[in-house]
Amino acid sequence: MNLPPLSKRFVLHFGEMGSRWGINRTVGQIYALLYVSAQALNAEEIAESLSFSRSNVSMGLKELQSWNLVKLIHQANDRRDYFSAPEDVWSIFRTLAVERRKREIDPTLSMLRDALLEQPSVDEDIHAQARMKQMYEFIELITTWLDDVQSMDSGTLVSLMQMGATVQKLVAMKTRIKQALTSPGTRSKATPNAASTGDTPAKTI
Amino acid sequence: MNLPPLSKRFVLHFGEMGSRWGINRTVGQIYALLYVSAQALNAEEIAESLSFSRSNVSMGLKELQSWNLVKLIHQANDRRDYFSAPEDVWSIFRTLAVERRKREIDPTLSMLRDALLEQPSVDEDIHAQARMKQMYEFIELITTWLDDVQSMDSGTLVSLMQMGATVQKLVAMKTRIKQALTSPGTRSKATPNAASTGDTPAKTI
DNA sequence: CTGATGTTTCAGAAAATACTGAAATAACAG
DNA sequence: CTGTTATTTCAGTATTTTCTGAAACATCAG
Repeated sequence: MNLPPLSKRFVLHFGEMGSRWGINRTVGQIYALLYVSAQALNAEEIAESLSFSRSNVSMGLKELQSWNLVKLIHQANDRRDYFSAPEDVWSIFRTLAVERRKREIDPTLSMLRDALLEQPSVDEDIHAQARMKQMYEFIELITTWLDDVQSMDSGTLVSLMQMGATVQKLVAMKTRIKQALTSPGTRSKATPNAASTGDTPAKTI
Repeated sequence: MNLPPLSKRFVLHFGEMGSRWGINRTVGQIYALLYVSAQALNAEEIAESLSFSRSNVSMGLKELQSWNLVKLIHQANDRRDYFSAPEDVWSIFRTLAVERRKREIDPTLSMLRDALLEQPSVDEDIHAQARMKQMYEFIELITTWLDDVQSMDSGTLVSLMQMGATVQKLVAMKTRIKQALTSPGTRSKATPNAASTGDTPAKTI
Protein backbone atom coordinates (compact mmCIF):
# COMPACT_ATOMS: atom_id res chain seq x y z
CA MET A 1 0.00 0.00 0.00
CA ASN A 2 1.93 2.99 -1.34
CA LEU A 3 -0.20 5.82 0.02
CA PRO A 4 0.95 8.97 1.79
CA PRO A 5 0.68 8.75 5.60
CA LEU A 6 -2.59 10.56 6.24
CA SER A 7 -4.45 8.90 3.41
CA LYS A 8 -3.12 5.58 4.51
CA ARG A 9 -4.29 6.02 8.06
CA PHE A 10 -7.74 7.00 6.89
CA VAL A 11 -8.01 4.07 4.50
CA LEU A 12 -6.83 1.53 7.06
CA HIS A 13 -9.23 2.87 9.64
CA PHE A 14 -12.16 2.47 7.29
CA GLY A 15 -11.06 -1.06 6.55
CA GLU A 16 -10.99 -1.85 10.25
CA MET A 17 -14.30 -0.21 11.01
CA GLY A 18 -15.88 -2.02 8.09
CA SER A 19 -16.85 -4.99 10.20
CA ARG A 20 -18.69 -2.80 12.69
CA TRP A 21 -20.47 -1.04 9.88
CA GLY A 22 -21.50 -4.27 8.19
CA ILE A 23 -19.26 -3.86 5.18
CA ASN A 24 -16.06 -5.75 4.48
CA ARG A 25 -12.52 -4.53 4.57
CA THR A 26 -12.15 -4.28 0.82
CA VAL A 27 -15.28 -2.19 0.37
CA GLY A 28 -14.39 0.03 3.29
CA GLN A 29 -10.91 0.73 2.03
CA ILE A 30 -12.00 1.33 -1.54
CA TYR A 31 -14.58 3.81 -0.43
CA ALA A 32 -12.16 5.58 1.88
CA LEU A 33 -9.64 5.84 -0.91
CA LEU A 34 -12.15 7.31 -3.32
CA TYR A 35 -13.34 9.68 -0.64
CA VAL A 36 -9.92 11.21 -0.01
CA SER A 37 -8.78 11.14 -3.63
CA ALA A 38 -8.62 14.38 -5.52
CA GLN A 39 -9.39 12.65 -8.82
CA ALA A 40 -11.49 9.72 -9.92
CA LEU A 41 -9.62 6.41 -10.01
CA ASN A 42 -9.91 3.32 -12.16
CA ALA A 43 -10.02 -0.22 -10.86
CA GLU A 44 -6.40 -0.87 -11.72
CA GLU A 45 -5.21 2.12 -9.71
CA ILE A 46 -7.35 1.11 -6.76
CA ALA A 47 -6.06 -2.47 -6.81
CA GLU A 48 -2.52 -1.14 -7.00
CA SER A 49 -2.95 1.38 -4.18
CA LEU A 50 -4.57 -1.10 -1.82
CA SER A 51 -2.75 -4.28 -2.83
CA PHE A 52 -5.98 -6.14 -3.58
CA SER A 53 -6.53 -8.43 -6.50
CA ARG A 54 -8.15 -6.86 -9.50
CA SER A 55 -11.22 -9.09 -9.13
CA ASN A 56 -11.69 -8.22 -5.51
CA VAL A 57 -11.73 -4.55 -6.42
CA SER A 58 -14.25 -5.26 -9.14
CA MET A 59 -16.59 -6.87 -6.64
CA GLY A 60 -16.05 -4.10 -4.12
CA LEU A 61 -16.91 -1.47 -6.69
CA LYS A 62 -20.00 -3.37 -7.69
CA GLU A 63 -21.07 -3.40 -4.07
CA LEU A 64 -20.47 0.33 -3.73
CA GLN A 65 -22.40 0.95 -6.91
CA SER A 66 -25.33 -1.03 -5.58
CA TRP A 67 -25.28 1.34 -2.62
CA ASN A 68 -25.17 4.34 -4.95
CA LEU A 69 -22.12 5.52 -3.08
CA VAL A 70 -19.82 6.01 -6.07
CA LYS A 71 -20.11 7.87 -9.33
CA LEU A 72 -18.98 6.20 -12.54
CA ILE A 73 -17.07 8.61 -14.76
CA HIS A 74 -15.68 8.29 -18.25
CA GLN A 75 -12.64 10.23 -19.35
CA ALA A 76 -12.09 11.30 -22.94
CA ASN A 77 -9.97 8.88 -24.99
CA ASP A 78 -9.94 6.28 -22.25
CA ARG A 79 -12.37 3.47 -22.12
CA ARG A 80 -11.60 2.47 -18.57
CA ASP A 81 -14.19 3.15 -15.88
CA TYR A 82 -13.24 5.77 -13.34
CA PHE A 83 -14.88 6.06 -9.96
CA SER A 84 -15.26 8.82 -7.43
CA ALA A 85 -17.16 9.58 -4.24
CA PRO A 86 -19.47 12.62 -4.16
CA GLU A 87 -17.91 15.81 -2.78
CA ASP A 88 -20.74 16.77 -0.51
CA VAL A 89 -20.86 14.91 2.80
CA TRP A 90 -24.54 15.71 3.15
CA SER A 91 -25.44 14.02 -0.07
CA ILE A 92 -23.37 11.01 0.98
CA PHE A 93 -25.26 10.89 4.22
CA ARG A 94 -28.61 11.09 2.48
CA THR A 95 -27.71 8.25 0.15
CA LEU A 96 -26.58 6.19 3.09
CA ALA A 97 -29.81 6.89 4.94
CA VAL A 98 -31.94 5.92 1.97
CA GLU A 99 -30.04 2.72 1.26
CA ARG A 100 -29.71 1.56 4.81
CA ARG A 101 -33.38 2.08 5.31
CA LYS A 102 -34.19 0.07 2.22
CA ARG A 103 -32.11 -2.84 3.45
CA GLU A 104 -32.35 -2.66 7.19
CA ILE A 105 -35.68 -1.08 8.05
CA ASP A 106 -38.20 -1.69 5.30
CA PRO A 107 -38.08 -5.49 5.44
CA THR A 108 -38.77 -5.35 9.16
CA LEU A 109 -41.54 -2.86 8.69
CA SER A 110 -43.28 -5.08 6.18
CA MET A 111 -42.79 -8.17 8.32
CA LEU A 112 -44.41 -6.32 11.22
CA ARG A 113 -47.26 -5.05 9.08
CA ASP A 114 -48.02 -8.62 8.02
CA ALA A 115 -47.84 -9.91 11.56
CA LEU A 116 -50.23 -7.24 12.77
CA LEU A 117 -52.90 -8.42 10.34
CA GLU A 118 -52.92 -11.92 11.81
CA GLN A 119 -55.29 -13.07 14.52
CA PRO A 120 -53.14 -14.35 17.40
CA SER A 121 -54.35 -17.67 18.77
CA VAL A 122 -52.55 -18.17 22.07
CA ASP A 123 -51.99 -15.74 24.94
CA GLU A 124 -48.28 -15.55 24.25
CA ASP A 125 -48.94 -14.33 20.73
CA ILE A 126 -51.47 -11.77 21.90
CA HIS A 127 -48.75 -10.19 23.97
CA ALA A 128 -46.20 -10.61 21.20
CA GLN A 129 -48.45 -8.86 18.74
CA ALA A 130 -48.93 -5.93 21.11
CA ARG A 131 -45.15 -5.62 21.37
CA MET A 132 -44.83 -5.73 17.61
CA LYS A 133 -47.38 -2.98 17.32
CA GLN A 134 -45.29 -0.78 19.62
CA MET A 135 -42.25 -1.43 17.53
CA TYR A 136 -44.13 -0.85 14.31
CA GLU A 137 -45.50 2.49 15.38
CA PHE A 138 -42.14 3.60 16.61
CA ILE A 139 -40.35 2.77 13.40
CA GLU A 140 -43.13 4.32 11.36
CA LEU A 141 -42.80 7.55 13.30
CA ILE A 142 -39.06 7.68 12.82
CA THR A 143 -39.12 6.88 9.13
CA THR A 144 -41.92 9.30 8.37
CA TRP A 145 -39.96 12.00 10.12
CA LEU A 146 -36.86 11.01 8.19
CA ASP A 147 -38.75 11.33 4.93
CA ASP A 148 -39.86 14.76 5.96
CA VAL A 149 -36.39 15.82 6.88
CA GLN A 150 -34.81 14.35 3.77
CA SER A 151 -36.85 16.80 1.73
CA MET A 152 -35.17 19.83 3.30
CA ASP A 153 -32.05 21.30 1.80
CA SER A 154 -28.77 20.91 3.63
CA GLY A 155 -28.54 24.54 4.71
CA THR A 156 -31.89 24.39 6.44
CA LEU A 157 -30.95 21.13 8.06
CA VAL A 158 -27.70 22.56 9.39
CA SER A 159 -29.53 25.50 10.92
CA LEU A 160 -32.09 23.27 12.55
CA MET A 161 -29.44 20.97 13.95
CA GLN A 162 -27.43 23.87 15.27
CA MET A 163 -30.50 25.02 17.13
CA GLY A 164 -30.64 21.57 18.69
CA ALA A 165 -32.83 21.52 21.75
CA THR A 166 -33.70 25.16 21.19
CA VAL A 167 -36.44 24.30 18.71
CA GLN A 168 -38.31 22.98 21.63
CA LYS A 169 -38.56 26.43 23.18
CA LEU A 170 -39.74 27.80 19.89
CA VAL A 171 -42.51 25.25 19.71
CA ALA A 172 -43.50 26.05 23.26
CA MET A 173 -43.54 29.75 22.34
CA LYS A 174 -45.84 29.10 19.42
CA THR A 175 -48.20 27.24 21.74
CA ARG A 176 -48.33 30.20 24.13
CA ILE A 177 -48.97 32.63 21.31
CA LYS A 178 -51.72 30.47 19.91
CA GLN A 179 -53.34 30.23 23.34
CA ALA A 180 -53.11 33.94 23.84
CA LEU A 181 -54.80 34.56 20.50
CA THR A 182 -57.63 32.04 20.92
CA SER A 183 -58.48 33.06 24.49
CA PRO A 184 -57.40 36.70 24.69
CA GLY A 185 -58.71 37.43 28.23
CA THR A 186 -57.08 34.55 30.09
CA ARG A 187 -53.52 34.27 31.33
CA SER A 188 -51.88 30.95 30.39
CA LYS A 189 -51.29 28.88 33.50
CA ALA A 190 -49.19 25.74 33.82
CA THR A 191 -48.58 24.15 30.44
CA PRO A 192 -48.83 20.34 30.84
CA ASN A 193 -46.73 19.46 27.82
CA ALA A 194 -44.53 22.30 26.68
CA ALA A 195 -43.96 20.79 23.26
CA SER A 196 -47.58 20.17 22.38
CA THR A 197 -48.35 22.18 19.30
CA GLY A 198 -52.09 22.22 19.59
CA ASP A 199 -52.68 21.08 16.02
CA THR A 200 -50.80 17.85 16.54
CA PRO A 201 -51.68 16.52 19.99
CA ALA A 202 -48.76 14.75 21.65
CA LYS A 203 -49.86 11.15 21.60
CA THR A 204 -47.22 9.50 23.75
CA ILE A 205 -46.46 6.03 22.46
CA MET B 1 -38.24 -24.03 18.10
CA ASN B 2 -41.54 -24.48 19.87
CA LEU B 3 -42.87 -20.93 19.73
CA PRO B 4 -46.36 -19.80 18.73
CA PRO B 5 -46.60 -18.64 15.09
CA LEU B 6 -46.34 -14.86 15.46
CA SER B 7 -43.53 -14.96 17.98
CA LYS B 8 -41.73 -17.44 15.82
CA ARG B 9 -41.96 -15.30 12.75
CA PHE B 10 -40.67 -12.30 14.64
CA VAL B 11 -37.78 -14.21 16.16
CA LEU B 12 -36.73 -15.76 12.86
CA HIS B 13 -36.89 -12.40 11.13
CA PHE B 14 -34.58 -10.85 13.69
CA GLY B 15 -32.21 -13.74 13.25
CA GLU B 16 -32.14 -13.18 9.50
CA MET B 17 -31.76 -9.43 9.75
CA GLY B 18 -28.99 -9.86 12.24
CA SER B 19 -26.30 -9.97 9.58
CA ARG B 20 -27.47 -6.67 8.10
CA TRP B 21 -27.52 -5.10 11.51
CA GLY B 22 -24.07 -6.31 12.39
CA ILE B 23 -25.18 -8.78 15.04
CA ASN B 24 -25.30 -12.54 14.69
CA ARG B 25 -28.27 -14.81 14.40
CA THR B 26 -28.10 -16.01 17.98
CA VAL B 27 -28.01 -12.54 19.46
CA GLY B 28 -30.77 -11.34 17.15
CA GLN B 29 -33.06 -14.20 18.03
CA ILE B 30 -32.42 -13.98 21.73
CA TYR B 31 -33.19 -10.31 21.75
CA ALA B 32 -36.32 -10.77 19.68
CA LEU B 33 -37.51 -13.48 22.02
CA LEU B 34 -36.95 -11.33 25.08
CA TYR B 35 -38.66 -8.43 23.38
CA VAL B 36 -41.89 -10.29 22.69
CA SER B 37 -41.92 -12.25 25.93
CA ALA B 38 -44.37 -11.26 28.60
CA GLN B 39 -42.01 -12.41 31.36
CA ALA B 40 -38.30 -12.47 31.92
CA LEU B 41 -36.62 -15.70 30.82
CA ASN B 42 -33.61 -17.60 32.06
CA ALA B 43 -30.83 -18.92 29.86
CA GLU B 44 -32.17 -22.46 29.98
CA GLU B 45 -35.59 -21.39 28.71
CA ILE B 46 -34.03 -19.33 25.94
CA ALA B 47 -31.80 -22.20 24.82
CA GLU B 48 -34.79 -24.49 24.83
CA SER B 49 -37.06 -22.09 22.91
CA LEU B 50 -34.49 -21.37 20.22
CA SER B 51 -32.72 -24.73 20.07
CA PHE B 52 -29.32 -23.23 20.75
CA SER B 53 -26.68 -24.68 22.98
CA ARG B 54 -26.62 -23.41 26.49
CA SER B 55 -23.16 -21.91 26.01
CA ASN B 56 -24.18 -20.10 22.86
CA VAL B 57 -27.02 -18.48 24.76
CA SER B 58 -24.63 -17.53 27.51
CA MET B 59 -22.40 -15.72 25.04
CA GLY B 60 -25.34 -14.09 23.32
CA LEU B 61 -26.64 -12.78 26.61
CA LYS B 62 -23.24 -11.48 27.51
CA GLU B 63 -23.14 -9.62 24.22
CA LEU B 64 -26.59 -8.14 24.82
CA GLN B 65 -25.55 -7.11 28.30
CA SER B 66 -22.50 -5.36 26.91
CA TRP B 67 -24.92 -3.39 24.74
CA ASN B 68 -27.07 -2.62 27.78
CA LEU B 69 -30.01 -4.01 25.86
CA VAL B 70 -31.25 -6.45 28.48
CA LYS B 71 -32.10 -6.20 32.14
CA LEU B 72 -30.88 -8.82 34.55
CA ILE B 73 -33.56 -9.81 37.03
CA HIS B 74 -33.55 -12.05 40.05
CA GLN B 75 -36.65 -13.86 41.19
CA ALA B 76 -37.27 -14.77 44.81
CA ASN B 77 -36.10 -18.25 45.78
CA ASP B 78 -34.43 -18.86 42.44
CA ARG B 79 -30.78 -18.25 41.91
CA ARG B 80 -30.95 -18.40 38.14
CA ASP B 81 -30.52 -15.19 36.19
CA TYR B 82 -33.57 -13.94 34.36
CA PHE B 83 -33.41 -11.54 31.46
CA SER B 84 -35.86 -9.15 29.88
CA ALA B 85 -35.92 -6.34 27.33
CA PRO B 86 -37.12 -2.90 28.44
CA GLU B 87 -40.79 -2.18 27.77
CA ASP B 88 -40.33 1.25 26.27
CA VAL B 89 -39.24 1.31 22.63
CA TRP B 90 -37.92 4.83 23.06
CA SER B 91 -35.56 3.83 25.81
CA ILE B 92 -34.41 0.90 23.69
CA PHE B 93 -33.72 3.27 20.85
CA ARG B 94 -31.77 5.65 23.05
CA THR B 95 -29.62 2.84 24.36
CA LEU B 96 -28.98 1.64 20.84
CA ALA B 97 -28.04 5.14 19.74
CA VAL B 98 -25.61 5.60 22.61
CA GLU B 99 -23.95 2.23 22.14
CA ARG B 100 -23.70 2.34 18.37
CA ARG B 101 -22.18 5.74 18.60
CA LYS B 102 -19.63 4.56 21.11
CA ARG B 103 -18.57 1.71 18.84
CA GLU B 104 -19.14 3.02 15.36
CA ILE B 105 -18.70 6.78 15.47
CA ASP B 106 -16.40 7.77 18.30
CA PRO B 107 -13.38 5.80 17.11
CA THR B 108 -13.66 7.45 13.71
CA LEU B 109 -14.08 10.84 15.26
CA SER B 110 -10.94 10.45 17.31
CA MET B 111 -8.99 9.06 14.35
CA LEU B 112 -10.04 12.13 12.35
CA ARG B 113 -9.16 14.50 15.16
CA ASP B 114 -5.68 13.03 15.30
CA ALA B 115 -5.25 13.19 11.55
CA LEU B 116 -6.28 16.85 11.50
CA LEU B 117 -3.47 17.77 13.88
CA GLU B 118 -0.81 16.43 11.52
CA GLN B 119 1.05 18.50 9.00
CA PRO B 120 0.47 16.93 5.58
CA SER B 121 3.65 16.61 3.54
CA VAL B 122 2.57 15.77 0.00
CA ASP B 123 -0.17 17.33 -2.14
CA GLU B 124 -2.26 14.19 -1.99
CA ASP B 125 -2.38 14.40 1.78
CA ILE B 126 -3.26 18.07 1.76
CA HIS B 127 -6.37 17.22 -0.17
CA ALA B 128 -7.03 14.14 1.94
CA GLN B 129 -6.84 16.23 5.10
CA ALA B 130 -9.30 18.74 3.74
CA ARG B 131 -11.71 15.90 3.01
CA MET B 132 -11.23 14.54 6.50
CA LYS B 133 -12.04 17.94 7.90
CA GLN B 134 -15.34 17.97 6.02
CA MET B 135 -16.19 14.57 7.38
CA TYR B 136 -15.13 15.52 10.88
CA GLU B 137 -17.26 18.62 10.98
CA PHE B 138 -20.22 16.78 9.59
CA ILE B 139 -20.04 14.00 12.15
CA GLU B 140 -19.48 16.49 14.92
CA LEU B 141 -22.60 18.41 13.92
CA ILE B 142 -24.70 15.27 13.84
CA THR B 143 -23.47 13.91 17.15
CA THR B 144 -23.78 17.22 18.96
CA TRP B 145 -27.34 17.46 17.73
CA LEU B 146 -27.97 13.89 18.82
CA ASP B 147 -26.70 14.71 22.30
CA ASP B 148 -29.04 17.64 22.43
CA VAL B 149 -31.97 15.60 21.32
CA GLN B 150 -31.17 12.72 23.64
CA SER B 151 -31.74 15.06 26.55
CA MET B 152 -35.37 15.67 25.64
CA ASP B 153 -38.12 13.46 27.00
CA SER B 154 -39.89 11.06 24.68
CA GLY B 155 -43.16 13.01 24.62
CA THR B 156 -41.41 16.14 23.42
CA LEU B 157 -39.52 14.18 20.84
CA VAL B 158 -42.70 12.59 19.51
CA SER B 159 -44.29 16.00 19.15
CA LEU B 160 -41.30 17.42 17.34
CA MET B 161 -41.11 14.46 15.00
CA GLN B 162 -44.78 14.65 14.25
CA MET B 163 -44.28 18.22 13.24
CA GLY B 164 -41.61 17.05 10.85
CA ALA B 165 -40.82 19.64 8.25
CA THR B 166 -43.22 22.06 9.90
CA VAL B 167 -40.62 23.16 12.45
CA GLN B 168 -38.91 24.83 9.57
CA LYS B 169 -41.83 27.21 9.07
CA LEU B 170 -41.81 27.98 12.74
CA VAL B 171 -38.15 28.88 12.64
CA ALA B 172 -38.77 31.08 9.62
CA MET B 173 -41.60 32.75 11.49
CA LYS B 174 -39.37 33.47 14.44
CA THR B 175 -36.87 35.08 12.08
CA ARG B 176 -39.52 37.38 10.66
CA ILE B 177 -40.75 38.37 14.09
CA LYS B 178 -37.26 39.11 15.23
CA GLN B 179 -36.60 41.21 12.15
CA ALA B 180 -39.83 43.09 12.66
CA LEU B 181 -38.85 43.86 16.23
CA THR B 182 -35.29 44.97 15.54
CA SER B 183 -36.10 47.14 12.52
CA PRO B 184 -39.71 48.22 13.11
CA GLY B 185 -40.03 50.55 10.14
CA THR B 186 -38.84 48.25 7.35
CA ARG B 187 -40.79 45.53 5.58
CA SER B 188 -38.91 42.25 5.34
CA LYS B 189 -37.97 41.56 1.76
CA ALA B 190 -36.65 38.29 0.27
CA THR B 191 -35.21 36.06 2.98
CA PRO B 192 -32.13 34.31 1.60
CA ASN B 193 -32.22 31.40 3.98
CA ALA B 194 -35.60 30.87 5.52
CA ALA B 195 -34.28 28.75 8.35
CA SER B 196 -31.60 31.11 9.50
CA THR B 197 -32.32 31.97 13.07
CA GLY B 198 -30.26 35.10 13.38
CA ASP B 199 -28.57 34.05 16.58
CA THR B 200 -27.01 30.96 14.99
CA PRO B 201 -25.87 31.95 11.52
CA ALA B 202 -26.29 29.16 8.99
CA LYS B 203 -22.73 28.20 8.26
CA THR B 204 -23.15 25.83 5.34
CA ILE B 205 -20.55 23.09 5.51
C1' DC C 1 -16.79 -29.68 53.48
C1' DT C 2 -19.78 -31.99 49.87
C1' DG C 3 -22.94 -32.17 46.49
C1' DA C 4 -26.29 -29.86 43.69
C1' DT C 5 -27.29 -26.32 40.57
C1' DG C 6 -26.27 -22.61 37.66
C1' DT C 7 -22.88 -19.90 34.68
C1' DT C 8 -18.75 -18.99 31.97
C1' DT C 9 -14.73 -20.17 29.40
C1' DC C 10 -12.43 -22.24 25.78
C1' DA C 11 -10.53 -25.37 22.17
C1' DG C 12 -11.87 -27.09 18.22
C1' DA C 13 -15.62 -28.29 14.63
C1' DA C 14 -18.81 -26.30 11.42
C1' DA C 15 -20.47 -22.70 8.68
C1' DA C 16 -20.21 -18.40 6.45
C1' DT C 17 -17.63 -14.87 4.19
C1' DA C 18 -13.88 -12.84 1.80
C1' DC C 19 -10.42 -13.17 -1.60
C1' DT C 20 -7.74 -14.88 -5.55
C1' DG C 21 -6.29 -16.35 -10.21
C1' DA C 22 -7.86 -18.11 -14.31
C1' DA C 23 -11.17 -18.15 -17.69
C1' DA C 24 -15.10 -15.98 -19.89
C1' DT C 25 -17.18 -11.95 -21.59
C1' DA C 26 -17.43 -7.36 -23.53
C1' DA C 27 -16.03 -3.36 -26.13
C1' DC C 28 -13.55 -1.39 -29.26
C1' DA C 29 -9.67 -0.05 -33.05
C1' DG C 30 -7.89 -1.05 -37.17
C1' DC D 1 -12.77 -10.29 -38.62
C1' DT D 2 -8.69 -10.13 -35.42
C1' DG D 3 -6.07 -8.58 -31.80
C1' DT D 4 -5.96 -5.68 -27.75
C1' DT D 5 -7.57 -3.94 -23.58
C1' DA D 6 -10.98 -3.58 -19.88
C1' DT D 7 -14.26 -5.89 -16.88
C1' DT D 8 -16.83 -9.62 -14.74
C1' DT D 9 -17.68 -14.19 -13.27
C1' DC D 10 -16.67 -18.15 -10.85
C1' DA D 11 -14.68 -22.26 -8.68
C1' DG D 12 -11.73 -23.14 -5.33
C1' DT D 13 -8.87 -21.59 -1.29
C1' DA D 14 -8.06 -18.93 2.76
C1' DT D 15 -9.74 -16.50 6.56
C1' DT D 16 -13.07 -15.22 9.91
C1' DT D 17 -16.96 -15.92 12.56
C1' DT D 18 -20.23 -18.69 14.81
C1' DC D 19 -21.48 -22.45 17.54
C1' DT D 20 -20.93 -26.55 20.43
C1' DG D 21 -19.68 -29.79 24.19
C1' DA D 22 -16.70 -30.47 27.79
C1' DA D 23 -14.42 -28.68 31.50
C1' DA D 24 -13.68 -25.06 34.82
C1' DC D 25 -15.63 -21.97 37.89
C1' DA D 26 -19.08 -19.99 41.18
C1' DT D 27 -22.68 -20.06 44.58
C1' DC D 28 -25.25 -21.85 47.78
C1' DA D 29 -27.83 -25.48 51.01
C1' DG D 30 -27.30 -28.77 54.20
